[in-house]
Amino acid sequence: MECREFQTQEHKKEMRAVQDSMDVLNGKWKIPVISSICYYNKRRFSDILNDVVGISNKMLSKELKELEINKLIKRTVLDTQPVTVQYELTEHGKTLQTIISNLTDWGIKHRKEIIGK
Amino acid sequence: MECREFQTQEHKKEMRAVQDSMDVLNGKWKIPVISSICYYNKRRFSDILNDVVGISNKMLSKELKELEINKLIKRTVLDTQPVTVQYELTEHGKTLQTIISNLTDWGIKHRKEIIGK
DNA sequence: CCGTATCCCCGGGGATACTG
DNA sequence: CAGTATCCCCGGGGATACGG
Repeated sequence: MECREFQTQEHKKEMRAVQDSMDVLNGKWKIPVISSICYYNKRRFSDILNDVVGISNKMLSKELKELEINKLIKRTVLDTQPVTVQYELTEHGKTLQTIISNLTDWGIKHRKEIIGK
Repeated sequence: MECREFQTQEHKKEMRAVQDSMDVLNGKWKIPVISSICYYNKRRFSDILNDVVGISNKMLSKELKELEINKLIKRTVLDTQPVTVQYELTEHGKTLQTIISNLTDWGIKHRKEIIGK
C-alpha cells in the first residue's frame, strides 16, 4: 500500500477519523472488556469483573458506560432477586470484530518482529 | 463473523496480542505522528512538531523514541549544520497502514452511527 | 448483585529554560 | 535544529465503604 495515495485535503479528515476510533478503543480496559462480552456473548457485571484481570469495579462501571454511550454494547437489567445486569454487543459493536481481528494478527507479527524472529 | 469461533485457550493469547498492538498505538499522539511521517514519507523533528497540533517537544521526543524502540520508524541524523534529523517508516511500520486504514473506515462509520444517520 | 461516593496518591504531561 | 532537564499541577484511577 502506498502512503502517497493520500491527498492533502483528505489527510486531515482521515486523521480525525482514526482518532475517533482510537478514542473509542483507548484506555487500558476497553478491548479486554469488549473481548470478554464478545466471547461469552452475554455477560454479567461481576463476571466481566472476574474475566478482566486487575480491573476495579469503578473502572469497569466507567468503561461500560462509555461503551454504551458509543452504542457498542447493550445493557439489560434482569428482574431477578437480587438484580443482575447483562451486557452484549450491539450490531454496531460487532463491526469492531474485523478491527480486533486485524489488531490481533498485527500484535502477533509485531511480537515476533520485536523479540526477534 | 462469529464471536464463537474463539476457543477458550486461544482467547487469552488473542487478547494479549490485541493488547500488544494497542500498547504500541496507545497515547494521544502515536497515530498523528505516524500519520505525519507517513504522509510526507520523510519528515524532520520540527516539521512533525508543526504537523501534530498541540504536541510538546517533550512528548514528541518521547513518542518518537517509543516508536523507534518498536521498530516502526527509522531515525537518521543528517550531517548538516546545524544537525537535522529525519524520520521515516520502517518496512514493519508500513504494515500498520492496513490497520490505520481499517480504523479510518470504522471511525467514519462510527461517527455516522453516533451522530445519527 | 450492581453499581456510586469518597478519599487519596502518583505520574503523565505541559511550560519553560537550557545544551550540543 | 533536536532534543534534555526541571518544575509543577491536575486528574486518572486504585482501595474502600456504602446505597438501592
